[in-house]
Amino acid sequence: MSILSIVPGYEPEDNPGRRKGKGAARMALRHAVLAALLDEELSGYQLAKSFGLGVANFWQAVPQQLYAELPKLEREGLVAGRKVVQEGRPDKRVYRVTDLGLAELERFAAATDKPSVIRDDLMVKVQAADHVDTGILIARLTERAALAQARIELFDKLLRTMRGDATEEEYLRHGARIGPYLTCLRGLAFERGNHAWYERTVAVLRERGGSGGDVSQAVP
Amino acid sequence: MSILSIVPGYEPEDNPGRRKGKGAARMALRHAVLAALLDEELSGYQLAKSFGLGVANFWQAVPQQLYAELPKLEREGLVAGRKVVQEGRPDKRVYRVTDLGLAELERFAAATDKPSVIRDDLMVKVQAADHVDTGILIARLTERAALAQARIELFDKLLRTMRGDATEEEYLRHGARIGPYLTCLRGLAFERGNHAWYERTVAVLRERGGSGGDVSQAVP
DNA sequence: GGCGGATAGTCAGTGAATTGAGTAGTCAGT
DNA sequence: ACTGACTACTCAATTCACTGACTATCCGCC
Repeated sequence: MSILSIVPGYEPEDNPGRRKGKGAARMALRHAVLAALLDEELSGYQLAKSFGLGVANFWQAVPQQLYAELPKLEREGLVAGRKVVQEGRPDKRVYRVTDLGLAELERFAAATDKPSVIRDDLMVKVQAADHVDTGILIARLTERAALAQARIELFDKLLRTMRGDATEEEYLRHGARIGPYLTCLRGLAFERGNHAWYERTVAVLRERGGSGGDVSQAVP
Repeated sequence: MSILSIVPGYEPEDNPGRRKGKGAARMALRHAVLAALLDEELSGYQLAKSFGLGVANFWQAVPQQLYAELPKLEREGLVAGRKVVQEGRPDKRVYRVTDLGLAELERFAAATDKPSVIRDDLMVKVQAADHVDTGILIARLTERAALAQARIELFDKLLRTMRGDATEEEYLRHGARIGPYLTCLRGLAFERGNHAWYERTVAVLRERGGSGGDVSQAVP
């Protein structure tokens, strides 16, 4: 049993404030879409492209999901679509959030939500570090470190763009649209945490040497 | 367009190393289960309860998923089940990872995986901070900060339990089972990051005062 | 004058995640 | 004798997330 005993165990998530009625439960993507459309009127295509900054360092979706979600939101009156005839390229349909959509966001914000967790294949791999090849893990971790570095730079650039000339403190105090700025800050810190952990983990695995694998035969 | 232009945009994820054949794509839970069973022989029930420490600060599942997954893994020969007759309580079936399961984990570890992202309702809410009630956001953030604090303490306790008398450096160099220790470290750092961000965000929102909402009428 | 690439979007399908409800035995209280 | 809590698991249903394959127009390139 050992460690197993100090952990609180599975609890049926008895959130009293949540509607646990019929269908509805987390209904997630829709709110991310609403949040993304708050500051700009966008088409599905534009949304898909931009769904990696505004909202999407913490919520990702492929275009098809968005194309499916937008008409659904429109039917419910949460967004309003408008056809834009273009020349030189296909027509498009742009959407903006309606008052009803804003109210829905407000309602959504009021609900207490379950805490977020990291969900990551690489963590599963590291969890098994004592049983799988160390070299492979180091390779994966190194890949990720590079990726994290790239994302750090991207976030940094985004933040500088958003705040313009102002310092961070100034912007947070007086700037417009702090929402995106704040979430971007979280994204940046997250990636910094990732990067640091990747490097540390690589260092630890390296120091232990032995290209690893089965720990039961580790005595030569 | 403004910010939209500096972001790299949607790329079709052209990972050349990934099998993009028929069904398989991420097939995630199975590997988490395998990793969780590496160090202990557990029943579905025990796994469900412990699936919040070993593996599960980065992978979560409800009991039903595990009960569904275990026989599936057994049919494929990746785990071996064994009936344990108990007195005073119902019989149970405990599972351990087979050599084939270990090989599967190894294969899994070799595949490059897509980077993890935070996926969190609360981030969506903060993204909309300029348009929804600030008081509500502060309430949610405060809840989360408390929760993060609790998790920080839990991780801390887990880490101390795992390393016993040794210091962290010693344990990372010479200890057995660093896998769980390393992932736990990531979990701890993540929660610390969360906590810091929650507090900072609350502070920012407080300082801006105005119980928020529509920014277009923000000039009194 | 055909090819690649961008814009703009649709359709069909699978497996994974989540929810809800139920079964069945043991034990501690009141 | 009944309630509730814990162990141990099962079944059914729904909803999400994601993948892959497709249509169509226009532009620039060589």
